[in-house]
Amino acid sequence: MTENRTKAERKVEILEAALNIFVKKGYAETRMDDIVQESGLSKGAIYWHYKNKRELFLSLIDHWLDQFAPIMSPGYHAGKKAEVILKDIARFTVRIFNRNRNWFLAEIEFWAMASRDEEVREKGIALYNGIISEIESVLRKGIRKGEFLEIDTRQTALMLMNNLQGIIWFVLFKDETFSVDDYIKGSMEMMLRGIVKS
Amino acid sequence: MTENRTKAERKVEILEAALNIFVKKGYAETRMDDIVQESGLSKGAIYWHYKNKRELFLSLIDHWLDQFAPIMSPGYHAGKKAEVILKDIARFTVRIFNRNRNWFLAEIEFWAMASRDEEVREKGIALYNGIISEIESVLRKGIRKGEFLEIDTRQTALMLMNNLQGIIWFVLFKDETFSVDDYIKGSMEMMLRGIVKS
DNA sequence: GTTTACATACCGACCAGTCGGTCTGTTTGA
DNA sequence: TCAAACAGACCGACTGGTCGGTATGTAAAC
Repeated sequence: MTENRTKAERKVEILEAALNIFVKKGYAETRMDDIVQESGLSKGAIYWHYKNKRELFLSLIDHWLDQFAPIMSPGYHAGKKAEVILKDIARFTVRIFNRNRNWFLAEIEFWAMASRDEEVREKGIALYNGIISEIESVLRKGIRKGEFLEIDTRQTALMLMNNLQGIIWFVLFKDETFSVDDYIKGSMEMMLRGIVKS
Repeated sequence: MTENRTKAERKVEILEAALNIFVKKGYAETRMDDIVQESGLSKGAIYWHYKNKRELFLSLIDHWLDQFAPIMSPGYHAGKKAEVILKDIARFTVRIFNRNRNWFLAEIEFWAMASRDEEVREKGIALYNGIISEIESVLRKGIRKGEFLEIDTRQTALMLMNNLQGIIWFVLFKDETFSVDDYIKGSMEMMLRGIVKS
């Protein structure tokens, strides 16, 4: 056990140990004893801070979603052209990816859980709607300013978000025929060609 | 137990029972006894036809991948314009989706497994490369015929495939703000605007 | 009479969660 | 000021149910 910590710090410590195991093994294959080992604590300590395995992982998801919050902050992109903002969001996503590939691996597991667990799915929908509506508002701005064609904003937002999600395939398949940066840059440009007025 | 069947039929019967449970519960939460019940057979029968749980699910994946084979048959689209072929592939995917939403749910679980299981991942890569190279050959045809811009074919193929994969989100989130057909049609048109020479 | 295709009862490894206990502060009151 | 009383944080051996897999039986098919 590592020194004195506040309750909150200790809980995060456990979450981070759990995340390390979780991305490698997935929920079902993760043993509470694995987390015990990884954290350097004990069974009792883990169960002192979290009611059970499920609750620990729900907390883990929240902790993890928090990290994605910045992308959704409105005002963050104030004053820029809509096209530039979209490219910024893409760049931001790639940066998160490069810094923390593990999270993208965990994401697959997360969606798999979401397909079966109501509470997890709700968290997923919240994330999804947040990103979609953020992108939509950028699209609407672009249309208003005459930058963009009169496209269906929700449909287009979904398409753009989905393209960013596609980064997952790179992790899964270790595709090295080209870099993620290049892919995102290239595909964004291609899509924007269908969105921006020529 | 249902009548006399050939060995092959019985094996498929078991696979289909397994699939039904699998899409609802995922691999880890699926009990062999669930499959016993669903199939109306017995433990002995299941283990007579399949060595163990893992082998059953590897077979299930193969069975499932077979259904996607048609999309990858070259020559299937002979004589058409490249743009039309791409739209055909999209339509074909949507049709599969409408006929069998379960498969798309299972797909998420499949990718989650692929991220941890070497053998599953290899099957995934085979599927991925098959679709990608099929789409790529259509793109090359389009470029050759002067229909398309001089785009990076692999990058573009990945983008198009990924967009079709995006159908998964509709299943996951029960998004009914618009139909899958409309989404695929709309997004394909937008992307093609960035690919086709104007 | 031997193989195929099952059915049924059973085994035992495994693991989430429990619980009696400890150790280190912190508060109180004489 | 010191010791009694308590509380929060943590330890780890243990258990009880669960579930993949197996052993054994058996009826039809060949």
